[in-house]
Amino acid sequence: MDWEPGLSIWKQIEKQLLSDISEGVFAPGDKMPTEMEMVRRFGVNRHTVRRAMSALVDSNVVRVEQGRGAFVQEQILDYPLGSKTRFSQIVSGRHRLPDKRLVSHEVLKASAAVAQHLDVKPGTRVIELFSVSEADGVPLAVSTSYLPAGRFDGIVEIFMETKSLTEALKRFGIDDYSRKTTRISATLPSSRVASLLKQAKNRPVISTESVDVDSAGVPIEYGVTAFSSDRVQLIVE
Amino acid sequence: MDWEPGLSIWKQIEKQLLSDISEGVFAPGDKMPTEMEMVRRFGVNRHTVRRAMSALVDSNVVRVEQGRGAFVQEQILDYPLGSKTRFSQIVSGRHRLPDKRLVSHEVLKASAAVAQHLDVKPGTRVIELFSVSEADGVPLAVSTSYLPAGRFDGIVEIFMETKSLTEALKRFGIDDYSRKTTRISATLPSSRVASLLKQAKNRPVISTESVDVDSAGVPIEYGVTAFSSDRVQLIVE
DNA sequence: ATGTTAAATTTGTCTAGACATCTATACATA
DNA sequence: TATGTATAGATGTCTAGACAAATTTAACAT
Repeated sequence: MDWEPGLSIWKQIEKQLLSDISEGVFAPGDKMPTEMEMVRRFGVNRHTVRRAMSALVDSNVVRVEQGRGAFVQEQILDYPLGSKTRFSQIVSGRHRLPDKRLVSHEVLKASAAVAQHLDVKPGTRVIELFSVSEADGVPLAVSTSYLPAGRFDGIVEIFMETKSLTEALKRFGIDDYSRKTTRISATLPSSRVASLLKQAKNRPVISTESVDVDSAGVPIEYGVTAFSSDRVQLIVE
Repeated sequence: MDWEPGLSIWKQIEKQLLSDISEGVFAPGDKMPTEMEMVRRFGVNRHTVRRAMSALVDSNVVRVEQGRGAFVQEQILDYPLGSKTRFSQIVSGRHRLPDKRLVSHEVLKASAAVAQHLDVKPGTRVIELFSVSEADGVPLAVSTSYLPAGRFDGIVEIFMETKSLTEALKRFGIDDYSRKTTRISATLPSSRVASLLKQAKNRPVISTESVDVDSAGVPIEYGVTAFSSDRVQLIVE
């Protein structure tokens, strides 16, 4: 490899690796060459390779695990739709850092649709949670969830603390719950959703509508989620 | 300085510098010690100091300028309210990278308030721009702007391209415009605004209402802006 | 005083080597 | 089978030195 003057070598290596990745030489999930292999390939010192890799880690293109190696970060997350799939588990299972950020919340009276899904009378007070789910700081989905306010009074604070609905529900004695139904469609996002997903308004989102029930089969949550179609793929097995 | 085992030295140096900064030993805007001075202070190699500084740069605590030195990043931006103050100029003048991101836009009929400020008839079609202004990726303010749609048809695309209202207005022949009035108040942000500013809902925002006029004195823009009070201070001279 | 040039200062890049830490694998042992 | 252990392979940290690039400072000439 020959270096063009004016641009530091590590930046040129970064560029080369980036184009290798985008051309599929290293596919998402693949193991990258080891540092020593790159040292031989590029004919530079190990630290120079590390400087380039460090930049790729910062920009979330690759992920490095000590002792194991470097891996191309999967930008499209496979999201299996099972009865017990949990967001944080899926994300951390892919060695990515999950986060669920509460954007706003409100207590209001159930509309007809919400009431029907939660199996309560219309007008019953429900908690509305509006949140963004991220992996490594990249937003993957925005969700609007409804829970019966009577049964889950104070869940908002717990959710904000634990950043996990599963955890919050545990505090209310619900150790186990499962997905009852999931309806899937594709739409264009509203301005607001597009902004929260940090994606263009003309890129579609996968929209799911779901009801979770406790072990007795009683509905505990009704939610509408918009997944970024560029970053998430739903898998039904 | 003595190192506690189990934590890398560069992280301990980062920690120490961070606490120095938060305790005011190095105040915002101040020049940090040179790398060689830190080498002597901590008794480590220059590269170790650089590793620590690099982390502080990444987290936006300090800024490094080749040949000049490292400076503590001013977290609170002084925003002078003059008749010709431009956001991007102010930010880049402080060696920070300005960005204005359009969140949503719409064409709608002017409400009574909007119409009055823009000096048009209520019901006239106006362009609504909703945007977030950032410095180094940190949101400083969210603005809602209204411009008469007739005069500025197609300005949205130009704004998205140039990310600057000043630039976009130039394409419409407005080389010079100035602030006519600015009204200032303090409020608590809505859920949405708090989220876009990435700040807590119980932290106040500085809210300004302003009208810009062209050189002939004709109103061209009416806007409401919410500044993060933790990150911006308005200055009237 | 003012502008130019040269030197000194300061951060950026690259190389080189040593040892630490973490992971995976193979192998011995209970 | 299960568990510990040794070893090799991989990334992480630290040191050392050289030179490049950008900026500031000082000296100098005009």
